[in-house]
Amino acid sequence: MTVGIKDVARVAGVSPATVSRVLGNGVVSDTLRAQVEAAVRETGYRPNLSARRLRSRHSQTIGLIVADIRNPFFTAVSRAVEDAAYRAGLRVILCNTDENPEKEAMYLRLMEEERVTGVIFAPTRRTVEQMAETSRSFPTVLIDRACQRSREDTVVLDNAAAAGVLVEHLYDRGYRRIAGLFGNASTTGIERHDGYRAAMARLGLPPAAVFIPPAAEAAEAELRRRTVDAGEALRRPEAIIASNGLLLMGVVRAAGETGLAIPGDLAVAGFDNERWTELVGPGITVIEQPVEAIGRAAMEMLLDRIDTPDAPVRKLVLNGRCIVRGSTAKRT
Amino acid sequence: MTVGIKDVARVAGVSPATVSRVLGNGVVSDTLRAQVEAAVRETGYRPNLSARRLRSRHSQTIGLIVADIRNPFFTAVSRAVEDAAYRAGLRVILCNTDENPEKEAMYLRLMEEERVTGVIFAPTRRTVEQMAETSRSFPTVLIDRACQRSREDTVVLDNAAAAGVLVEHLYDRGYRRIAGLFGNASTTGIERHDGYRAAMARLGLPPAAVFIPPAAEAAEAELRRRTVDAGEALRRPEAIIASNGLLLMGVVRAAGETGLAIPGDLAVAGFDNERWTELVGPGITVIEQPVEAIGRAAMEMLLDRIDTPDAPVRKLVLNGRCIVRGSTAKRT
DNA sequence: CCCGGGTATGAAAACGTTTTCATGATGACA
DNA sequence: TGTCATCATGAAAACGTTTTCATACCCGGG
Repeated sequence: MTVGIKDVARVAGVSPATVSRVLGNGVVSDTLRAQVEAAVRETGYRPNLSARRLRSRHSQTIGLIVADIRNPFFTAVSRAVEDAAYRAGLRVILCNTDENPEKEAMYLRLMEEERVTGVIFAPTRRTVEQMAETSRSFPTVLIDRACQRSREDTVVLDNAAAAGVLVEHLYDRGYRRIAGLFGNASTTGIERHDGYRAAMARLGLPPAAVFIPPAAEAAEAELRRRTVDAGEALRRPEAIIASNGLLLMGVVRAAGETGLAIPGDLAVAGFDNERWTELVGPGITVIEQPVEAIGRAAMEMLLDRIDTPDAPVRKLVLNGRCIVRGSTAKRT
Repeated sequence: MTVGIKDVARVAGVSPATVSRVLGNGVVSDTLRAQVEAAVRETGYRPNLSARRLRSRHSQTIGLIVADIRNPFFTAVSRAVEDAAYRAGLRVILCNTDENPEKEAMYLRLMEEERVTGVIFAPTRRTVEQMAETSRSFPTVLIDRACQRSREDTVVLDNAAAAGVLVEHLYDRGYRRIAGLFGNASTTGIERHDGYRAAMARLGLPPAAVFIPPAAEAAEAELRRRTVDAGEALRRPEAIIASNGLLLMGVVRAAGETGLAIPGDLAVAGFDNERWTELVGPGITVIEQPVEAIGRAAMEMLLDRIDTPDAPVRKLVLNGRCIVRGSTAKRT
């Protein structure tokens, strides 16, 4: 039925071993090589990757486990990872966890069963803490999220510094009552909150932060509670920082719906330079993450780790870039 | 080294066959089943999926080949496909072709080597035409793009109708000089252009359409050429239709940069209800595609096709929904 | 008490490769 | 000319499963 290496061998008049050597650049005489190549074309042979992986004992495959591919940050990173993997001759298995620790566990198990050579992983807070205890059969590089005592290679943003930059930028522009909305599912929310808090303290301002689920709706509800419902204009924030693209979108939408002008009634700044932030209203001031660099670096680290499993753990911290737009114009 | 089914069998005091039966819900007595399950836990056994796929001769895997996962349309569809596949116990291999026919060919070859049970594919114009001639070892469902004489199951939008709706909507709102920007890489551009052209003819208006590469930059350049550089206001379009999210973004950005007010100087409408279209300026009028339905339907069709390979070919045509926003307000 | 027919189990073959090992040919060198 | 590497090739084992086939067992009916 389906043509295998034996059929090719028969057609070429050689042994299966020789065909295998031609396919996998072993040493074969030119004459036989030509015969085999002709036979491959003639038979329309396609190697069976499952068999190949089983026998050769390496899968040439890595796993990429992220929260949700619909998040532009993860799509961009995943493209960078895939392109790098492709160049290295590796296949990528992409998994969406929806920030659900059970799905994370399930996919980690799947990675073992696929015998992947490595995994790039953006874990939830809960899972990142458990990772030290359980052991895995493959090297892992954490991206975007990690904690101090993670025993894996990581590549993350300098979240605290970036949040500080936003706070100071708002301060420079004349804003004082600066509120913060932070996601509660990942470590990035915590770190960005830390940076926010530290910067506010440095400037002698009282912090006003809240942790919410990473969804636009949550941000919308929270903003409504803080502004419209709050009533007294004095207590309202003059500016607000959102710790990721989703929350930022919620803030902007809520502002539009409740008739708050940006930045007249409320200055807005956030994380993730998504394409809409450039287009909406006066443009939204954001911290741009070096998404390509993150993906590339993660892949590089993983390859290094595969080469030298016992090298010391590396943590790469990249800096974000603050893109100033109209949403944080000087306070009048 | 790594624990296999034989090790489990030894620990459980049974034969490998029995272990296999326990794992794959064959018939096993309760006592032995319990012993095996204990042994599995004790040894930390993880099945080897390559071996399983090789022997059982089905990969439980489908391919999903799209142009670029960074395009929100494809991310949304791919999530829907993945979720449906996951429910059906199938794994998904995701591939980005960047609208490059060579990459398409390469990934189709890869799919054969992976012995996938089926593929969901959004092909370029060039490839869709060649598909009739070459044969593949797996059933294929085309999404988003297809042509009349495609011999595969397809699920697409009623592109011509949707474009007609936009034209008529603009006409109703008082616009007459309605230009069109269409992507030149996929069949959707052609079909949307056809619909545009037909609607313009029906209304007795002269069409003014152009095909450009599917990139925001191309749309930007084109719009500049048509408006700023054109000079004479009389020849400028009053409204413009963009045939996908990327082009639409280019138009909006160019309008912003050249100081054209939307819709005062230029009404704008397009395809793909991306999140930013709701937020930017007065909101952009768009055709929303039923992305979830497309993904789910494609998966369903593929499963049906796998079950009954000889059933007649099905073509599912879904309708878009026109979401009217401020960018096409009544002409003053 | 014997026979037929299900049923649970194990032994061994098979899946399509890569890899190891043996072998025969070739050539260099003494 | 004989010996010893070196080399290209083929035979066969191995990878970790599932599946087929045979077998031993149990039970009911004659």
